[in-house]
Amino acid sequence: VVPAEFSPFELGVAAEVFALPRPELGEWYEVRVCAACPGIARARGGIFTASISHGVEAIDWAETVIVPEAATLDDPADDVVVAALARAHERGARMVSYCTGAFVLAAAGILDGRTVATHWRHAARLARDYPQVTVDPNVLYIDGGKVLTSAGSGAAIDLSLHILRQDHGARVARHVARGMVIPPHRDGGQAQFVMSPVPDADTPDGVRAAIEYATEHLDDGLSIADLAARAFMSPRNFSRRFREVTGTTPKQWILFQRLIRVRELLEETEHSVEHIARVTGFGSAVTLRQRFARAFCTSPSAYRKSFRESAAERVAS
DNA sequence: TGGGAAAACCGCCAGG
DNA sequence: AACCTGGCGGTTTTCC
Repeated sequence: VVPAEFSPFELGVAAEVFALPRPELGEWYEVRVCAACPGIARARGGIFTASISHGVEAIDWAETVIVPEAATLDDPADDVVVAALARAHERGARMVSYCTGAFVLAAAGILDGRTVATHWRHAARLARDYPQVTVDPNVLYIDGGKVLTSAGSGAAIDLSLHILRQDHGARVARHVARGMVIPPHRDGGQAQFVMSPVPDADTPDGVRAAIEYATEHLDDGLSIADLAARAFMSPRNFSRRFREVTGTTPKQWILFQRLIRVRELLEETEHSVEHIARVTGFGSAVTLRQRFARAFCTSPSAYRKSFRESAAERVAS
Protein backbone atom coordinates (compact mmCIF):
# COMPACT_ATOMS: atom_id res chain seq x y z
CA VAL A 1 0.00 0.00 0.00
CA VAL A 2 1.73 3.17 -1.16
CA PRO A 3 0.94 6.87 -0.75
CA ALA A 4 0.62 9.23 -3.70
CA GLU A 5 4.24 10.19 -3.23
CA PHE A 6 6.25 7.10 -2.37
CA SER A 7 9.78 6.16 -1.33
CA PRO A 8 11.42 4.00 -3.99
CA PHE A 9 13.53 2.11 -1.49
CA GLU A 10 10.82 0.74 0.78
CA LEU A 11 8.60 -0.25 -2.08
CA GLY A 12 11.64 -1.69 -3.79
CA VAL A 13 12.41 -3.97 -0.86
CA ALA A 14 8.93 -5.46 -0.99
CA ALA A 15 9.16 -5.80 -4.75
CA GLU A 16 12.57 -7.42 -4.67
CA VAL A 17 11.79 -9.94 -1.95
CA PHE A 18 8.19 -10.84 -2.71
CA ALA A 19 7.35 -9.79 -6.25
CA LEU A 20 10.28 -10.91 -8.36
CA PRO A 21 9.42 -14.18 -10.06
CA ARG A 22 11.46 -17.03 -8.63
CA PRO A 23 10.54 -20.06 -10.68
CA GLU A 24 13.31 -22.09 -9.08
CA LEU A 25 11.55 -21.89 -5.70
CA GLY A 26 8.16 -23.21 -6.76
CA GLU A 27 4.94 -21.47 -5.73
CA TRP A 28 5.55 -17.83 -5.01
CA TYR A 29 3.62 -14.72 -3.96
CA GLU A 30 1.08 -12.86 -6.04
CA VAL A 31 1.70 -9.19 -5.45
CA ARG A 32 -0.51 -6.19 -6.09
CA VAL A 33 0.60 -2.63 -5.47
CA CYS A 34 -2.25 -0.37 -4.47
CA ALA A 35 -3.06 3.16 -3.39
CA ALA A 36 -6.09 5.13 -2.23
CA CYS A 37 -6.37 6.53 -5.75
CA PRO A 38 -5.01 4.22 -8.45
CA GLY A 39 -3.12 5.99 -11.21
CA ILE A 40 0.15 7.83 -11.31
CA ALA A 41 2.24 7.97 -8.14
CA ARG A 42 5.37 10.05 -7.86
CA ALA A 43 8.61 8.88 -6.34
CA ARG A 44 9.84 11.11 -3.56
CA GLY A 45 12.12 13.70 -5.03
CA GLY A 46 10.14 13.64 -8.24
CA ILE A 47 12.71 11.65 -10.17
CA PHE A 48 10.21 9.27 -11.75
CA THR A 49 6.60 8.13 -11.64
CA ALA A 50 4.90 4.78 -11.32
CA SER A 51 1.55 3.56 -12.50
CA ILE A 52 -0.51 2.01 -9.70
CA SER A 53 -3.26 -0.20 -11.03
CA HIS A 54 -5.11 -1.24 -7.85
CA GLY A 55 -7.19 0.58 -5.30
CA VAL A 56 -7.96 -0.41 -1.71
CA GLU A 57 -9.95 -3.45 -2.85
CA ALA A 58 -6.52 -5.08 -3.12
CA ILE A 59 -6.20 -4.72 0.65
CA ASP A 60 -9.39 -6.71 1.09
CA TRP A 61 -8.03 -9.33 -1.27
CA ALA A 62 -4.60 -9.81 0.30
CA GLU A 63 -3.51 -12.39 2.85
CA THR A 64 -0.54 -10.22 3.74
CA VAL A 65 -0.63 -6.44 3.66
CA ILE A 66 2.60 -4.47 3.56
CA VAL A 67 2.61 -0.78 4.44
CA PRO A 68 6.05 0.49 3.46
CA GLU A 69 5.65 4.07 4.71
CA ALA A 70 3.31 6.81 5.88
CA ALA A 71 2.33 9.68 3.60
CA THR A 72 3.13 12.08 6.42
CA LEU A 73 3.42 11.66 10.14
CA ASP A 74 0.56 14.10 10.77
CA ASP A 75 -1.78 12.35 8.41
CA PRO A 76 -0.37 8.86 7.80
CA ALA A 77 -2.82 7.72 5.13
CA ASP A 78 -6.18 8.32 3.48
CA ASP A 79 -9.20 7.38 5.55
CA VAL A 80 -10.25 4.83 2.97
CA VAL A 81 -6.87 3.11 3.33
CA VAL A 82 -7.01 3.18 7.13
CA ALA A 83 -10.49 1.68 7.07
CA ALA A 84 -9.42 -1.06 4.67
CA LEU A 85 -6.42 -1.90 6.85
CA ALA A 86 -8.64 -2.17 9.91
CA ARG A 87 -10.92 -4.54 7.97
CA ALA A 88 -8.00 -6.65 6.82
CA HIS A 89 -6.65 -6.92 10.34
CA GLU A 90 -10.10 -7.80 11.62
CA ARG A 91 -10.42 -10.73 9.25
CA GLY A 92 -7.00 -12.04 10.23
CA ALA A 93 -4.71 -10.87 7.44
CA ARG A 94 -1.02 -10.55 8.25
CA MET A 95 -0.13 -6.89 8.63
CA VAL A 96 3.42 -5.71 7.94
CA SER A 97 4.96 -2.27 8.19
CA TYR A 98 8.35 -0.89 7.24
CA CYS A 99 9.77 2.27 8.70
CA THR A 100 7.04 4.91 9.14
CA GLY A 101 4.40 2.49 7.91
CA ALA A 102 3.87 1.79 11.59
CA PHE A 103 2.12 5.15 11.81
CA VAL A 104 -0.46 3.96 9.31
CA LEU A 105 -1.10 0.73 11.18
CA ALA A 106 -1.30 2.70 14.40
CA ALA A 107 -3.86 5.06 12.85
CA ALA A 108 -5.96 2.00 12.06
CA GLY A 109 -5.77 0.94 15.70
CA ILE A 110 -3.94 -2.25 14.75
CA LEU A 111 -0.97 -1.62 17.01
CA ASP A 112 -2.93 -0.91 20.18
CA GLY A 113 -1.50 -2.84 23.10
CA ARG A 114 1.44 -4.06 21.05
CA THR A 115 5.16 -3.50 21.16
CA VAL A 116 6.37 -2.37 17.77
CA ALA A 117 9.36 -1.08 15.83
CA THR A 118 9.69 1.97 13.64
CA HIS A 119 12.39 4.31 12.43
CA TRP A 120 14.36 5.40 15.50
CA ARG A 121 14.02 9.04 14.56
CA HIS A 122 10.25 8.79 14.84
CA ALA A 123 9.99 6.30 17.69
CA ALA A 124 9.25 8.94 20.31
CA ARG A 125 6.68 10.58 18.08
CA LEU A 126 4.88 7.30 17.49
CA ALA A 127 4.74 6.61 21.20
CA ARG A 128 3.46 10.11 21.88
CA ASP A 129 0.80 10.16 19.15
CA TYR A 130 -0.46 6.68 19.99
CA PRO A 131 -0.26 6.14 23.75
CA GLN A 132 -1.72 2.64 23.38
CA VAL A 133 1.38 1.59 21.44
CA THR A 134 4.69 0.60 22.99
CA VAL A 135 7.68 1.39 20.81
CA ASP A 136 10.96 -0.48 21.08
CA PRO A 137 13.58 1.71 19.40
CA ASN A 138 16.34 -0.88 19.78
CA VAL A 139 15.32 -3.70 17.49
CA LEU A 140 15.42 -4.18 13.77
CA TYR A 141 11.96 -5.62 13.72
CA ILE A 142 9.31 -7.19 15.88
CA ASP A 143 7.32 -10.25 14.97
CA GLY A 144 4.02 -10.03 16.79
CA GLY A 145 2.46 -12.94 14.94
CA LYS A 146 -0.21 -11.32 12.77
CA VAL A 147 1.40 -7.90 13.06
CA LEU A 148 5.02 -7.35 12.08
CA THR A 149 6.81 -4.04 12.22
CA SER A 150 10.32 -3.00 11.30
CA ALA A 151 12.64 -0.06 11.92
CA GLY A 152 14.39 2.19 9.39
CA SER A 153 14.84 1.39 5.71
CA GLY A 154 17.48 -1.29 5.99
CA ALA A 155 15.49 -3.19 8.57
CA ALA A 156 12.76 -3.67 5.98
CA ILE A 157 15.07 -6.16 4.33
CA ASP A 158 15.63 -8.02 7.55
CA LEU A 159 11.94 -8.25 8.27
CA SER A 160 11.11 -9.31 4.74
CA LEU A 161 13.65 -12.10 4.87
CA HIS A 162 12.27 -13.09 8.25
CA ILE A 163 8.80 -13.42 6.72
CA LEU A 164 10.26 -15.45 3.91
CA ARG A 165 11.80 -17.75 6.47
CA GLN A 166 8.46 -18.16 8.22
CA ASP A 167 6.65 -18.93 5.00
CA HIS A 168 9.16 -21.03 3.14
CA GLY A 169 11.84 -22.04 5.60
CA ALA A 170 15.37 -20.98 6.25
CA ARG A 171 16.74 -22.48 3.07
CA VAL A 172 14.60 -20.34 0.79
CA ALA A 173 15.32 -17.22 2.87
CA ARG A 174 19.02 -17.91 2.60
CA HIS A 175 18.70 -18.44 -1.12
CA VAL A 176 17.00 -15.10 -1.67
CA ALA A 177 19.36 -13.34 0.73
CA ARG A 178 22.32 -14.77 -1.11
CA GLY A 179 20.86 -13.56 -4.40
CA MET A 180 20.62 -10.08 -2.94
CA VAL A 181 24.12 -10.42 -1.50
CA ILE A 182 22.85 -9.74 1.99
CA PRO A 183 23.64 -11.71 5.12
CA PRO A 184 20.55 -13.84 5.92
CA HIS A 185 20.33 -12.47 9.40
CA ARG A 186 22.35 -9.95 11.30
CA ASP A 187 23.48 -10.86 14.73
CA GLY A 188 26.37 -10.34 17.09
CA GLY A 189 29.53 -8.86 15.68
CA GLN A 190 29.18 -5.28 14.54
CA ALA A 191 25.41 -5.17 14.69
CA GLN A 192 24.18 -3.50 17.83
CA PHE A 193 20.65 -4.63 17.14
CA VAL A 194 19.09 -7.99 17.20
CA MET A 195 16.00 -9.85 16.20
CA SER A 196 13.68 -11.87 18.34
CA PRO A 197 14.17 -15.58 17.74
CA VAL A 198 11.13 -17.29 16.29
CA PRO A 199 11.04 -20.89 15.13
CA ASP A 200 9.67 -21.71 11.67
CA ALA A 201 6.27 -23.21 11.13
CA ASP A 202 7.93 -26.49 10.18
CA THR A 203 10.23 -26.72 13.16
CA PRO A 204 10.24 -30.22 14.61
CA ASP A 205 8.12 -30.33 17.77
CA GLY A 206 10.92 -31.49 20.00
CA VAL A 207 13.23 -28.71 18.96
CA ARG A 208 10.46 -26.19 19.40
CA ALA A 209 9.74 -27.47 22.90
CA ALA A 210 13.42 -27.33 23.78
CA ILE A 211 13.70 -23.78 22.48
CA GLU A 212 10.68 -22.70 24.46
CA TYR A 213 12.04 -24.32 27.57
CA ALA A 214 15.45 -22.76 27.06
CA THR A 215 13.97 -19.32 26.50
CA GLU A 216 12.12 -19.62 29.80
CA HIS A 217 15.09 -20.95 31.72
CA LEU A 218 18.05 -19.02 30.42
CA ASP A 219 19.28 -18.58 33.98
CA ASP A 220 19.60 -22.33 34.55
CA GLY A 221 22.41 -24.63 33.54
CA LEU A 222 20.87 -25.79 30.25
CA SER A 223 23.16 -28.60 29.22
CA ILE A 224 22.71 -29.92 25.74
CA ALA A 225 21.98 -33.40 27.07
CA ASP A 226 19.14 -31.92 29.08
CA LEU A 227 17.68 -30.08 26.12
CA ALA A 228 18.00 -33.14 23.93
CA ALA A 229 16.07 -35.15 26.48
CA ARG A 230 13.31 -32.56 26.42
CA ALA A 231 13.18 -32.90 22.67
CA PHE A 232 13.08 -36.70 22.97
CA MET A 233 16.17 -37.01 20.84
CA SER A 234 19.72 -38.18 21.23
CA PRO A 235 22.16 -35.34 21.78
CA ARG A 236 23.68 -36.01 18.40
CA ASN A 237 20.43 -35.80 16.52
CA PHE A 238 19.28 -32.85 18.55
CA SER A 239 22.25 -30.71 17.58
CA ARG A 240 21.68 -31.68 13.99
CA ARG A 241 18.00 -30.67 13.99
CA PHE A 242 18.76 -27.62 16.05
CA ARG A 243 21.23 -26.35 13.55
CA GLU A 244 18.75 -26.76 10.73
CA VAL A 245 16.28 -24.55 12.58
CA THR A 246 18.47 -21.87 14.07
CA GLY A 247 21.58 -21.96 11.95
CA THR A 248 23.80 -22.35 14.99
CA THR A 249 24.71 -24.85 17.64
CA PRO A 250 22.66 -25.08 20.84
CA LYS A 251 25.38 -23.63 23.02
CA GLN A 252 25.99 -20.72 20.68
CA TRP A 253 22.32 -20.00 20.52
CA ILE A 254 21.88 -20.08 24.28
CA LEU A 255 24.89 -17.87 24.70
CA PHE A 256 23.46 -15.36 22.28
CA GLN A 257 20.06 -15.34 23.96
CA ARG A 258 21.79 -14.75 27.26
CA LEU A 259 23.76 -11.88 25.83
CA ILE A 260 20.58 -10.29 24.51
CA ARG A 261 19.14 -10.48 27.99
CA VAL A 262 22.32 -9.06 29.48
CA ARG A 263 22.13 -6.12 27.14
CA GLU A 264 18.54 -5.43 28.09
CA LEU A 265 19.45 -5.44 31.74
CA LEU A 266 22.42 -3.17 31.14
CA GLU A 267 20.20 -0.75 29.30
CA GLU A 268 17.20 -0.79 31.58
CA THR A 269 18.53 -1.42 35.07
CA GLU A 270 21.33 -0.38 37.37
CA HIS A 271 22.21 -3.92 38.42
CA SER A 272 25.89 -4.70 38.75
CA VAL A 273 27.57 -6.85 36.14
CA GLU A 274 28.03 -9.40 38.89
CA HIS A 275 24.31 -9.53 39.54
CA ILE A 276 23.39 -9.59 35.87
CA ALA A 277 25.77 -12.48 35.32
CA ARG A 278 24.00 -14.42 38.03
CA VAL A 279 20.48 -13.90 36.72
CA THR A 280 21.32 -14.59 33.10
CA GLY A 281 22.90 -17.98 33.58
CA PHE A 282 26.54 -16.98 33.41
CA GLY A 283 28.41 -18.73 36.17
CA SER A 284 30.56 -15.73 36.91
CA ALA A 285 31.00 -12.11 35.92
CA VAL A 286 34.37 -12.96 34.44
CA THR A 287 32.80 -15.41 32.03
CA LEU A 288 30.16 -12.88 31.10
CA ARG A 289 32.73 -10.19 30.41
CA GLN A 290 34.72 -12.48 28.17
CA ARG A 291 31.71 -13.56 26.15
CA PHE A 292 30.34 -10.04 25.97
CA ALA A 293 33.59 -8.61 24.73
CA ARG A 294 33.93 -11.19 22.03
CA ALA A 295 30.39 -10.64 20.76
CA PHE A 296 30.11 -6.87 20.96
CA CYS A 297 33.70 -5.67 21.08
CA THR A 298 33.15 -3.73 24.31
CA SER A 299 32.87 -4.39 27.99
CA PRO A 300 29.45 -4.54 29.64
CA SER A 301 29.96 -1.33 31.59
CA ALA A 302 31.27 0.55 28.56
CA TYR A 303 28.25 -0.65 26.63
CA ARG A 304 25.89 0.62 29.31
CA LYS A 305 27.65 3.97 29.34
CA SER A 306 27.56 4.53 25.60
CA PHE A 307 23.98 3.33 25.42
CA ARG A 308 22.96 5.90 28.02
CA GLU A 309 24.77 8.64 26.13
CA SER A 310 23.19 7.91 22.78
CA ALA A 311 19.78 7.63 24.42
CA ALA A 312 20.32 11.05 25.96
CA GLU A 313 21.22 12.47 22.55
CA ARG A 314 18.08 11.08 21.05
CA VAL A 315 15.99 12.74 23.73
CA ALA A 316 17.86 16.03 23.24
CA SER A 317 17.17 16.11 19.52
C1' DT B 1 45.08 -13.38 31.72
C1' DG B 2 46.31 -18.44 31.87
C1' DG B 3 45.69 -23.17 32.26
C1' DG B 4 43.34 -27.28 32.41
C1' DA B 5 39.11 -30.14 33.22
C1' DA B 6 34.69 -30.60 31.23
C1' DA B 7 31.45 -29.84 27.74
C1' DA B 8 30.20 -29.26 23.16
C1' DC B 9 30.81 -29.99 18.38
C1' DC B 10 30.88 -32.67 14.15
C1' DG B 11 32.55 -36.08 10.61
C1' DC B 12 32.03 -40.68 10.09
C1' DC B 13 29.67 -44.94 10.14
C1' DA B 14 26.63 -48.70 11.19
C1' DG B 15 21.95 -49.93 11.69
C1' DG B 16 16.83 -49.07 11.12
C1' DA C 1 18.05 -46.71 -2.80
C1' DA C 2 17.14 -42.82 -0.06
C1' DC C 3 16.56 -41.23 4.16
C1' DC C 4 16.92 -40.67 9.25
C1' DT C 5 18.96 -41.83 13.70
C1' DG C 6 22.29 -42.36 17.41
C1' DG C 7 26.98 -43.76 19.05
C1' DC C 8 32.14 -43.10 18.73
C1' DG C 9 36.14 -40.41 19.03
C1' DG C 10 39.17 -36.51 17.84
C1' DT C 11 39.09 -31.70 17.93
C1' DT C 12 37.44 -27.31 19.45
C1' DT C 13 35.26 -24.38 22.74
C1' DT C 14 33.73 -23.16 27.16
C1' DC C 15 34.27 -21.69 31.76
C1' DC C 16 36.02 -21.77 36.33
